[in-house]
Amino acid sequence: MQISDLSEATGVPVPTVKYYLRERLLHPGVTVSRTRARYDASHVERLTLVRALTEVGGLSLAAARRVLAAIEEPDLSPVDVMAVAQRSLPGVAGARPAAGTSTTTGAYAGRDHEAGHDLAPPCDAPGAPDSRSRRFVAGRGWQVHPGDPVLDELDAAWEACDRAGLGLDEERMTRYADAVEQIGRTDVESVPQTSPQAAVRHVVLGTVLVDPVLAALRRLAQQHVAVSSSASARSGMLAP
Amino acid sequence: MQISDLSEATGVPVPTVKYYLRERLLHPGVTVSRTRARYDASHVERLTLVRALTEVGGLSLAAARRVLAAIEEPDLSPVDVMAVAQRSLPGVAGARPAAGTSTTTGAYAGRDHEAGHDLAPPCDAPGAPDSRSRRFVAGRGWQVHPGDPVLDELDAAWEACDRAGLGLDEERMTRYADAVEQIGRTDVESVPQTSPQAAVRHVVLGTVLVDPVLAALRRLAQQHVAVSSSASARSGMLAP
DNA sequence: TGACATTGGAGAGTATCACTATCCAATATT
DNA sequence: AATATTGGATAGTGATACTCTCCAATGTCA
Repeated sequence: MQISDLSEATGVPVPTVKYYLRERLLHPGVTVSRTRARYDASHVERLTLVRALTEVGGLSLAAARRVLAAIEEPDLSPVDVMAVAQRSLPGVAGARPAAGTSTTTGAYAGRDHEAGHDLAPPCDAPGAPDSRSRRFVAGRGWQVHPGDPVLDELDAAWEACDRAGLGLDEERMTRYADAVEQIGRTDVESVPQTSPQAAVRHVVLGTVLVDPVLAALRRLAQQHVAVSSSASARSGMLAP
Repeated sequence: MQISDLSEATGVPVPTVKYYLRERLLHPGVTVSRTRARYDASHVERLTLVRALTEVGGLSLAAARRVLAAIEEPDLSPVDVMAVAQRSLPGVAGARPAAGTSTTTGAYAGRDHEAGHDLAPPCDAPGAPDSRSRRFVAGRGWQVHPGDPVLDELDAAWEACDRAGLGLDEERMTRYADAVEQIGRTDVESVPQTSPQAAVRHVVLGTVLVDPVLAALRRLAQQHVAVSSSASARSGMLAP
């Protein structure tokens, strides 16, 4: 299989494949002569994964490279790999990529942590020991690492909802958390027990790739609920 | 309140505020002299919203502009605004706008600025009349518009999970959908009944800003579930 | 054998995005 | 009067993700 076949098999243009090779997002093929290299199924798989991560998961190429490196590193313990992967993943809002189904050309950078100005500066001590999110998860009995950056992201996202006047109070958060706990249970149950590597791969990719599935489901569920409730309430909400 | 106060109140640098004014992401202040314009609380609010949309929601400035235009357009019926907003929203992955309306980049003022809203979308191509996602939602009895692009995004995201070998089968999807339906119910219940405009604003912003909250909750829930289940199963999963 | 296409490798070029920087003359402030 | 700030404008920056062009070596087919 040469580069043109690889390109055709994945739908990725040849120059882009070359670019990915240059950028080490794709491992080199076996050089068979000075102008020929052979690629195989592993390249198809990797290329597909890169595109899934960037187009569906919304990762930047840099973030995708880190994720791939993390799940393919054989010398780390699962705990280490998870730590690396967690750090490799962009923030929860980091997704932002191509939309369309046909013109899928979007791309964008995951927003890692830029040192940009914060919004309204509500106290931001490095390593806030306590915060609304921390209290919330503690109140539910969730056992999470208090230093986990996801908690800070949750704080920021929650704050943003407040400032937008969305009325996201504790009660609503509790209802969300109940539902999300089900999702988390399903997530964890679906992790393969075959090997630590397989488990890590599954969790990391599941984090990135299933989020869009859930987001889409949410929009559809909103539509369904709105339509079925407006059947009795006669309001024109949510017709696309 | 002048531009420096606005900047200080929001944490957005003055040159960036100027940029947003140029790009009509922020409505101009009241010109009080040739070198002075007055801004008020509405500017603070708008600026905060723009930053929330871009930093938390992960939208591009172009997408944020469309969203803001949609929720602030007073001449459209709620149904129209919802339709516009749905199309303005990026894909489920927090997608960037693919193409089509991005001709706005000019540093040359006014060229297309006065042309106002790009609120006239071309009709959707029919696309796939049937797909796994369509069958899935139909099978659950969800009433959604069959031409909704979110269905295509769900197809793409689901496909990507398959190709990554995540084993996202119908059963798991059903479990996700059950949980997400709860979320959708909570979403719809929280929509204010005061005015159609307020409702539209709430739904649109809720779609963009609550997704990150849910994504963060999901990661925390995974952690919690993994930790509490590994308490008995002694596997080293998910320790950050 | 020869015409023609493809390949790997490399570098340069392009488009978009989201800012920054610099300049100006007209005002405010002190 | 001295200094600072403002609105308005143009131009420049850095990051990202490609895309293009070139090359000689090498395949492939007639």
